Amino acid sequence: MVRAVPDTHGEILAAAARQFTVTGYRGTSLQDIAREVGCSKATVLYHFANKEALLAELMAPAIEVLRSLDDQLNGLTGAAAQEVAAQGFVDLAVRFRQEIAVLRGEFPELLCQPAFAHIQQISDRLRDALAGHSDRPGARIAALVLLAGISEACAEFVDIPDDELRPALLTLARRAVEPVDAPLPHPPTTEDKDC
Amino acid sequence: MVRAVPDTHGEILAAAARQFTVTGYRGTSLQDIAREVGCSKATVLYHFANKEALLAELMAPAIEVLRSLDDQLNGLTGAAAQEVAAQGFVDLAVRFRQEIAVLRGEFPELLCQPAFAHIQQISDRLRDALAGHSDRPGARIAALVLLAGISEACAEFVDIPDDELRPALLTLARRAVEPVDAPLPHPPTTEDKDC
DNA sequence: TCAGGGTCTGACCGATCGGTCAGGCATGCT
DNA sequence: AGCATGCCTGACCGATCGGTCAGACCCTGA
Repeated sequence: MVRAVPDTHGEILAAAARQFTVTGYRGTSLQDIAREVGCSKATVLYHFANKEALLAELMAPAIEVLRSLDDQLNGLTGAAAQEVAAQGFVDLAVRFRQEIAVLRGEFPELLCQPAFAHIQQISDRLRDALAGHSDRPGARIAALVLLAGISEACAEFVDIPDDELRPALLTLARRAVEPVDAPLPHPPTTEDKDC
Repeated sequence: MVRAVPDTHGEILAAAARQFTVTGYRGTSLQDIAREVGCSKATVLYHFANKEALLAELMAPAIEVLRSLDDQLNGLTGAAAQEVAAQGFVDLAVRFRQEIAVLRGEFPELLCQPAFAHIQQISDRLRDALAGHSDRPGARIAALVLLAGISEACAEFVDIPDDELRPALLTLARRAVEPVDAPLPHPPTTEDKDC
């Protein structure tokens, strides 16, 4: 195990991920992160422009995958959209469990930051697809319950291996989602809310 | 509409509830609450010992109902426990939407406060009942997804009337929960986690 | 040998946080 | 009139926050 290059950048990133998971973004100070890494707070701010940039770099891979799922969903309707949305989101959630745990709870405030400007709309479209683009309250409610619940489950069940968690969630999603009979084209609704 | 007594206490409570819902407990300062009420920060701290006491009084009714549901669940097993848990929690979640929205996200940290010491164990038992006291990962996962998802849905769909939200959630819960075939007695497992 | 760039740090900044405290100001009882 | 009580406030406190900055340290290439 050669440790030629210290890779402080990566260590800060990893420490921040751990701390954010436990105490949340707001609840974790740059001092806390520096202490865990074993460097000064100034060093953290040398490697990252500010606290928000740290979070953005931490979430970047997950957001990229979410964005590609959104592309995949574009144009699909009805049951096909439901299946792709369910499968895609379960995969994503299981894979990026830690990132989801980081965002957990501070979602509403964090979404207001410019780095996460788009993911509210993406998750709205994802929810819409999972509801089969239906306007029925039952379908919309089921879709939200599923997305939120799956996120929470992935953040909480850190001890369950991916291969066990993924099929369980997918089965649940397929059972819980309201089936759509006739696939009718429907523009995705993006309900913006003031931030 | 006579306004003989100003009832500052109640106004502070109501303002705090609104602010906590939007910006979270941590994200809301006593100054923010005082500003909305139209009094000084010192007045807020005259009516409430500290910020935590304000939150505790805000959550008290919801916690009381949760506790009584826990009593109701005590001794029930199998499908009976599942049905009572589902119905009881949906009722509770719909009724105390705002309180749930307040807690949303800051759950893990807030549970460490003495005022909320017991509700982690209660929610563990509730989840266990909803899973039909089964050890199967699928059942445990489904129960968690449901509890977390229902909470989130209630916090988010503030515009949907109770009478519409409640049956939709209950139908979803019954469809999503894993049916238990043979009701077997099983002691509730309380998995404590370090805070 | 020296210059320069990358890395890191302690000291410091203004802002804001939750909370304390002495005192002002009504009201009502004696 | 005098006094006690309840309600409220401005001024202030120590702690902590995210962020800045000048300079120390080390390595490397000329």
